[in-house]
Amino acid sequence: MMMFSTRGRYALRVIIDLAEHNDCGYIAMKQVAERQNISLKYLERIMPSLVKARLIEGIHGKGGGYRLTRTPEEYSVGEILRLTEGEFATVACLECNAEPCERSNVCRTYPMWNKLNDLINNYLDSVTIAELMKSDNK
Amino acid sequence: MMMFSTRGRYALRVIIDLAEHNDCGYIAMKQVAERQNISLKYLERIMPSLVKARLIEGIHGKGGGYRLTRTPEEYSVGEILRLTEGEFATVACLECNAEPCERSNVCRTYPMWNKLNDLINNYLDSVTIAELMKSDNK
DNA sequence: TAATTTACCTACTATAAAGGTAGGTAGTAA
DNA sequence: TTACTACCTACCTTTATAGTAGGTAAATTA
Repeated sequence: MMMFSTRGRYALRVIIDLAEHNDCGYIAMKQVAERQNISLKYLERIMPSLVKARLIEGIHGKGGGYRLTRTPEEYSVGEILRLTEGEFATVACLECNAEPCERSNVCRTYPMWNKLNDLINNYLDSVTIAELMKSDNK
Repeated sequence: MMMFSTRGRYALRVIIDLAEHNDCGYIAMKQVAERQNISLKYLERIMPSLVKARLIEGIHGKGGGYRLTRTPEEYSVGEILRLTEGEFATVACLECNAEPCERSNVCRTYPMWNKLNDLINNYLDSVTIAELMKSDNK
Protein backbone atom coordinates (compact mmCIF):
# COMPACT_ATOMS: atom_id res chain seq x y z
CA MET A 1 0.00 0.00 0.00
CA MET A 2 1.47 3.24 -1.16
CA MET A 3 0.21 6.37 0.46
CA PHE A 4 1.89 9.23 -1.34
CA SER A 5 2.60 9.30 -5.04
CA THR A 6 5.46 10.98 -6.88
CA ARG A 7 3.31 14.04 -7.43
CA GLY A 8 3.29 15.11 -3.80
CA ARG A 9 6.78 13.86 -3.09
CA TYR A 10 8.25 15.76 -6.04
CA ALA A 11 6.41 18.92 -4.99
CA LEU A 12 7.97 18.64 -1.54
CA ARG A 13 11.44 18.17 -2.98
CA VAL A 14 11.05 21.13 -5.32
CA ILE A 15 9.94 23.40 -2.47
CA ILE A 16 12.94 22.28 -0.42
CA ASP A 17 15.22 22.86 -3.41
CA LEU A 18 13.80 26.35 -3.88
CA ALA A 19 14.27 27.02 -0.17
CA GLU A 20 17.89 25.92 -0.34
CA HIS A 21 18.53 28.34 -3.23
CA ASN A 22 16.29 31.06 -1.88
CA ASP A 23 18.91 33.78 -2.29
CA CYS A 24 19.59 33.05 -5.97
CA GLY A 25 16.54 34.88 -7.34
CA TYR A 26 14.24 32.95 -9.64
CA ILE A 27 15.20 29.31 -10.14
CA ALA A 28 14.51 27.59 -13.47
CA MET A 29 12.88 24.16 -13.33
CA LYS A 30 15.50 22.87 -15.75
CA GLN A 31 18.09 23.12 -12.99
CA VAL A 32 15.84 21.70 -10.30
CA ALA A 33 14.81 18.76 -12.50
CA GLU A 34 18.47 17.98 -13.12
CA ARG A 35 19.51 18.35 -9.47
CA GLN A 36 16.58 16.29 -8.21
CA ASN A 37 16.66 13.81 -11.07
CA ILE A 38 13.01 14.38 -11.94
CA SER A 39 11.44 14.56 -15.42
CA LEU A 40 11.26 18.26 -16.39
CA LYS A 41 8.05 17.80 -18.37
CA TYR A 42 6.36 16.11 -15.44
CA LEU A 43 7.53 18.81 -13.03
CA GLU A 44 6.10 21.47 -15.31
CA ARG A 45 2.71 19.85 -14.87
CA ILE A 46 2.93 19.92 -11.09
CA MET A 47 4.10 23.49 -10.57
CA PRO A 48 1.04 25.50 -11.71
CA SER A 49 -1.05 24.19 -8.80
CA LEU A 50 1.55 25.52 -6.37
CA VAL A 51 1.50 28.91 -8.10
CA LYS A 52 -2.28 29.09 -8.10
CA ALA A 53 -2.29 28.47 -4.32
CA ARG A 54 0.38 31.20 -3.98
CA LEU A 55 2.93 28.91 -2.36
CA ILE A 56 5.42 30.04 -4.98
CA GLU A 57 5.54 32.60 -7.76
CA GLY A 58 6.77 32.04 -11.30
CA ILE A 59 8.18 34.42 -13.87
CA HIS A 60 8.49 33.70 -17.61
CA GLY A 61 11.37 34.22 -19.99
CA LYS A 62 15.13 34.19 -19.79
CA GLY A 63 16.33 34.38 -16.20
CA GLY A 64 12.86 33.38 -15.06
CA GLY A 65 11.79 30.48 -12.89
CA TYR A 66 10.16 30.10 -9.49
CA ARG A 67 10.62 31.65 -6.05
CA LEU A 68 9.10 31.04 -2.61
CA THR A 69 6.54 33.55 -1.35
CA ARG A 70 7.27 32.87 2.34
CA THR A 71 10.10 31.76 4.59
CA PRO A 72 10.75 28.00 4.91
CA GLU A 73 9.38 28.10 8.48
CA GLU A 74 6.00 29.12 7.10
CA TYR A 75 5.41 26.03 4.93
CA SER A 76 3.97 22.88 6.45
CA VAL A 77 4.42 19.50 4.78
CA GLY A 78 0.71 18.85 5.23
CA GLU A 79 -0.25 21.94 3.29
CA ILE A 80 1.94 21.03 0.32
CA LEU A 81 0.83 17.39 0.22
CA ARG A 82 -2.85 18.22 0.56
CA LEU A 83 -2.53 20.61 -2.34
CA THR A 84 -0.78 18.21 -4.69
CA GLU A 85 -2.20 14.86 -3.62
CA GLY A 86 -5.69 15.90 -2.64
CA GLU A 87 -6.93 15.64 0.92
CA PHE A 88 -5.78 12.75 3.11
CA ALA A 89 -8.47 10.22 3.76
CA THR A 90 -7.43 6.84 5.08
CA VAL A 91 -10.73 5.39 3.85
CA ALA A 92 -13.37 6.51 1.35
CA CYS A 93 -16.07 7.42 3.85
CA LEU A 94 -13.82 10.07 5.40
CA GLU A 95 -13.47 12.07 2.20
CA CYS A 96 -15.05 15.50 2.16
CA ASN A 97 -17.54 14.78 -0.61
CA ALA A 98 -18.19 11.21 0.44
CA GLU A 99 -21.75 10.06 -0.04
CA PRO A 100 -23.19 9.49 3.42
CA CYS A 101 -22.75 5.86 4.49
CA GLU A 102 -25.92 4.51 6.04
CA ARG A 103 -23.78 2.27 8.21
CA SER A 104 -21.76 5.13 9.69
CA ASN A 105 -23.46 5.26 13.07
CA VAL A 106 -23.21 1.52 13.57
CA CYS A 107 -19.80 1.17 11.93
CA ARG A 108 -17.35 -0.39 14.39
CA THR A 109 -14.31 0.78 12.47
CA TYR A 110 -15.24 4.40 11.75
CA PRO A 111 -13.83 5.91 14.99
CA MET A 112 -10.53 4.14 14.42
CA TRP A 113 -10.17 5.42 10.84
CA ASN A 114 -11.07 8.87 12.04
CA LYS A 115 -8.42 8.80 14.74
CA LEU A 116 -5.80 7.56 12.30
CA ASN A 117 -6.71 10.37 9.94
CA ASP A 118 -6.24 12.96 12.67
CA LEU A 119 -2.94 11.41 13.68
CA ILE A 120 -1.56 11.69 10.14
CA ASN A 121 -2.88 15.20 9.51
CA ASN A 122 -1.60 16.54 12.81
CA TYR A 123 1.85 15.11 12.26
CA LEU A 124 2.22 16.37 8.69
CA ASP A 125 0.89 19.80 9.65
CA SER A 126 3.45 20.00 12.43
CA VAL A 127 6.49 19.51 10.18
CA THR A 128 7.83 22.55 8.33
CA ILE A 129 10.09 22.84 5.31
CA ALA A 130 12.67 24.55 7.52
CA GLU A 131 12.82 21.43 9.69
CA LEU A 132 13.24 19.15 6.69
CA MET A 133 16.20 21.25 5.55
CA LYS A 134 17.95 20.56 8.85
CA SER A 135 17.47 16.78 8.83
CA ASP A 136 20.68 14.85 8.38
CA ASN A 137 19.62 11.16 8.30
CA LYS A 138 21.94 10.10 11.10
CA MET B 1 -5.68 10.05 -1.69
CA MET B 2 -7.04 6.79 -0.42
CA MET B 3 -4.96 4.77 1.96
CA PHE B 4 -6.85 1.57 2.58
CA SER B 5 -8.87 -0.28 -0.02
CA THR B 6 -12.00 -2.36 0.42
CA ARG B 7 -9.90 -5.49 0.70
CA GLY B 8 -8.42 -4.62 4.07
CA ARG B 9 -11.51 -2.85 5.31
CA TYR B 10 -13.74 -5.80 4.46
CA ALA B 11 -11.34 -8.20 6.15
CA LEU B 12 -11.55 -6.10 9.32
CA ARG B 13 -15.33 -6.07 9.23
CA VAL B 14 -15.50 -9.83 8.70
CA ILE B 15 -13.23 -10.49 11.65
CA ILE B 16 -15.36 -8.21 13.82
CA ASP B 17 -18.49 -9.98 12.59
CA LEU B 18 -16.98 -13.37 13.41
CA ALA B 19 -16.00 -12.07 16.83
CA GLU B 20 -19.53 -10.85 17.49
CA HIS B 21 -20.91 -14.30 16.63
CA ASN B 22 -18.07 -16.21 18.21
CA ASP B 23 -20.36 -18.51 20.18
CA CYS B 24 -22.38 -19.63 17.15
CA GLY B 25 -19.86 -22.18 15.88
CA TYR B 26 -18.76 -21.87 12.27
CA ILE B 27 -20.23 -18.89 10.43
CA ALA B 28 -20.98 -19.12 6.70
CA MET B 29 -19.80 -16.25 4.52
CA LYS B 30 -23.25 -16.06 2.94
CA GLN B 31 -24.61 -14.68 6.20
CA VAL B 32 -21.69 -12.33 6.79
CA ALA B 33 -21.86 -10.98 3.25
CA GLU B 34 -25.54 -10.26 3.71
CA ARG B 35 -25.14 -8.69 7.14
CA GLN B 36 -22.20 -6.57 6.07
CA ASN B 37 -23.57 -5.81 2.61
CA ILE B 38 -20.45 -7.07 0.86
CA SER B 39 -20.26 -9.10 -2.36
CA LEU B 40 -20.04 -12.78 -1.40
CA LYS B 41 -17.84 -13.66 -4.36
CA TYR B 42 -15.39 -10.91 -3.49
CA LEU B 43 -15.31 -11.95 0.17
CA GLU B 44 -14.52 -15.51 -0.86
CA ARG B 45 -11.40 -14.19 -2.55
CA ILE B 46 -10.23 -12.38 0.55
CA MET B 47 -10.73 -15.09 3.15
CA PRO B 48 -8.12 -17.70 2.11
CA SER B 49 -5.26 -15.33 3.00
CA LEU B 50 -6.63 -15.04 6.53
CA VAL B 51 -6.85 -18.81 6.80
CA LYS B 52 -3.33 -19.33 5.51
CA ALA B 53 -2.03 -16.94 8.18
CA ARG B 54 -4.08 -18.88 10.76
CA LEU B 55 -6.09 -15.85 11.87
CA ILE B 56 -9.24 -17.89 11.28
CA GLU B 57 -10.08 -21.46 10.38
CA GLY B 58 -12.56 -22.60 7.76
CA ILE B 59 -14.53 -25.80 7.41
CA HIS B 60 -16.27 -27.02 4.24
CA GLY B 61 -19.73 -28.41 3.70
CA LYS B 62 -23.13 -27.93 5.23
CA GLY B 63 -22.95 -26.14 8.56
CA GLY B 64 -19.42 -25.06 7.69
CA GLY B 65 -17.94 -21.58 7.57
CA TYR B 66 -15.23 -19.73 9.48
CA ARG B 67 -14.26 -19.31 13.12
CA LEU B 68 -11.68 -17.23 14.96
CA THR B 69 -8.60 -19.02 16.26
CA ARG B 70 -7.99 -16.54 19.11
CA THR B 71 -9.91 -14.22 21.39
CA PRO B 72 -10.79 -10.75 20.03
CA GLU B 73 -8.20 -9.20 22.38
CA GLU B 74 -5.47 -11.09 20.57
CA TYR B 75 -6.03 -9.55 17.11
CA SER B 76 -4.49 -6.21 16.23
CA VAL B 77 -5.87 -4.07 13.41
CA GLY B 78 -2.34 -3.63 12.07
CA GLU B 79 -1.84 -7.37 11.72
CA ILE B 80 -5.05 -7.83 9.74
CA LEU B 81 -4.45 -4.85 7.44
CA ARG B 82 -0.84 -5.76 6.78
CA LEU B 83 -1.93 -9.24 5.78
CA THR B 84 -4.68 -8.14 3.39
CA GLU B 85 -3.31 -4.85 2.05
CA GLY B 86 0.36 -5.63 2.05
CA GLU B 87 2.79 -3.78 4.28
CA PHE B 88 2.23 -0.10 5.01
CA ALA B 89 4.70 2.14 3.26
CA THR B 90 3.89 5.82 3.02
CA VAL B 91 6.32 6.12 0.13
CA ALA B 92 7.93 3.65 -2.27
CA CYS B 93 11.46 3.80 -0.82
CA LEU B 94 10.19 2.51 2.53
CA GLU B 95 8.88 -0.77 1.11
CA CYS B 96 10.67 -3.92 2.19
CA ASN B 97 11.87 -4.91 -1.26
CA ALA B 98 12.52 -1.36 -2.43
CA GLU B 99 15.49 -1.00 -4.69
CA PRO B 100 18.06 1.03 -2.76
CA CYS B 101 17.71 4.73 -3.53
CA GLU B 102 21.08 6.34 -4.11
CA ARG B 103 19.68 9.57 -2.72
CA SER B 104 18.64 8.02 0.59
CA ASN B 105 21.46 9.42 2.70
CA VAL B 106 21.07 12.92 1.33
CA CYS B 107 17.27 12.78 1.11
CA ARG B 108 15.77 15.60 3.20
CA THR B 109 12.36 13.95 3.33
CA TYR B 110 13.31 10.38 4.24
CA PRO B 111 13.34 10.82 8.03
CA MET B 112 9.91 12.42 7.91
CA TRP B 113 8.39 9.58 5.87
CA ASN B 114 10.01 7.11 8.20
CA LYS B 115 8.54 8.77 11.27
CA LEU B 116 5.09 8.92 9.68
CA ASN B 117 5.35 5.23 8.88
CA ASP B 118 6.17 4.39 12.48
CA LEU B 119 3.34 6.57 13.71
CA ILE B 120 0.81 4.72 11.58
CA ASN B 121 2.15 1.26 12.35
CA ASN B 122 2.32 1.85 16.07
CA TYR B 123 -1.21 3.16 16.20
CA LEU B 124 -2.74 0.33 14.15
CA ASP B 125 -0.81 -2.29 16.11
CA SER B 126 -2.13 -0.82 19.34
CA VAL B 127 -5.80 -1.21 18.43
CA THR B 128 -7.42 -4.63 18.97
CA ILE B 129 -10.58 -6.14 17.57
CA ALA B 130 -11.98 -6.29 21.10
CA GLU B 131 -11.64 -2.50 21.33
CA LEU B 132 -13.38 -1.97 18.00
CA MET B 133 -16.31 -4.06 19.20
CA LYS B 134 -16.79 -1.68 22.12
CA SER B 135 -16.74 1.55 20.07
CA ASP B 136 -20.10 3.30 19.93
CA ASN B 137 -19.53 6.34 17.67
CA LYS B 138 -20.79 8.86 20.22
C1' DT C 1 13.73 43.21 -34.18
C1' DA C 2 15.03 38.38 -33.73
C1' DA C 3 16.52 34.70 -31.09
C1' DT C 4 16.42 32.47 -26.84
C1' DT C 5 14.70 30.96 -22.66
C1' DT C 6 11.36 30.17 -19.59
C1' DA C 7 6.50 29.07 -17.66
C1' DC C 8 2.34 26.97 -18.89
C1' DC C 9 -1.28 24.43 -21.57
C1' DT C 10 -3.70 20.39 -23.90
C1' DA C 11 -3.87 15.97 -25.58
C1' DC C 12 -2.26 11.48 -25.56
C1' DT C 13 -0.33 6.86 -23.80
C1' DA C 14 1.24 2.77 -21.18
C1' DT C 15 0.99 0.34 -17.07
C1' DA C 16 -0.88 -1.18 -12.87
C1' DA C 17 -4.18 -1.60 -9.27
C1' DA C 18 -8.97 -1.79 -7.49
C1' DG C 19 -13.11 -4.08 -7.18
C1' DG C 20 -15.24 -6.97 -8.68
C1' DT C 21 -17.89 -11.28 -11.76
C1' DA C 22 -18.26 -16.06 -13.86
C1' DG C 23 -17.90 -20.58 -13.55
C1' DG C 24 -16.24 -23.87 -11.74
C1' DT C 25 -13.91 -27.96 -8.08
C1' DA C 26 -13.65 -30.32 -3.74
C1' DG C 27 -14.76 -31.33 0.87
C1' DT C 28 -18.49 -32.35 4.43
C1' DA C 29 -22.82 -33.04 6.77
C1' DA C 30 -27.87 -34.37 6.78
C1' DT D 1 -27.09 -38.54 -2.83
C1' DT D 2 -28.17 -33.95 -2.31
C1' DA D 3 -27.36 -29.69 -0.47
C1' DC D 4 -24.20 -26.56 1.14
C1' DT D 5 -19.86 -24.78 2.00
C1' DA D 6 -14.88 -23.19 1.19
C1' DC D 7 -11.76 -22.40 -2.34
C1' DC D 8 -9.63 -21.81 -7.06
C1' DT D 9 -8.72 -19.72 -11.79
C1' DA D 10 -9.69 -16.80 -15.32
C1' DC D 11 -11.59 -12.96 -16.82
C1' DC D 12 -13.41 -7.82 -16.91
C1' DT D 13 -14.20 -2.70 -16.28
C1' DT D 14 -12.81 1.46 -14.39
C1' DT D 15 -9.62 4.59 -12.41
C1' DA D 16 -5.18 6.49 -11.18
C1' DT D 17 -0.29 7.00 -11.95
C1' DA D 18 3.57 8.68 -14.25
C1' DG D 19 4.73 10.24 -17.55
C1' DT D 20 5.56 12.08 -23.10
C1' DA D 21 4.65 15.10 -27.24
C1' DG D 22 4.03 19.19 -29.09
C1' DG D 23 2.94 23.15 -28.68
C1' DT D 24 1.75 28.77 -26.97
C1' DA D 25 2.76 32.98 -24.32
C1' DA D 26 5.71 35.93 -21.85
C1' DA D 27 10.10 38.00 -20.87
C1' DT D 28 15.03 38.77 -21.58
C1' DT D 29 19.07 39.60 -24.24
C1' DA D 30 21.93 40.12 -28.45
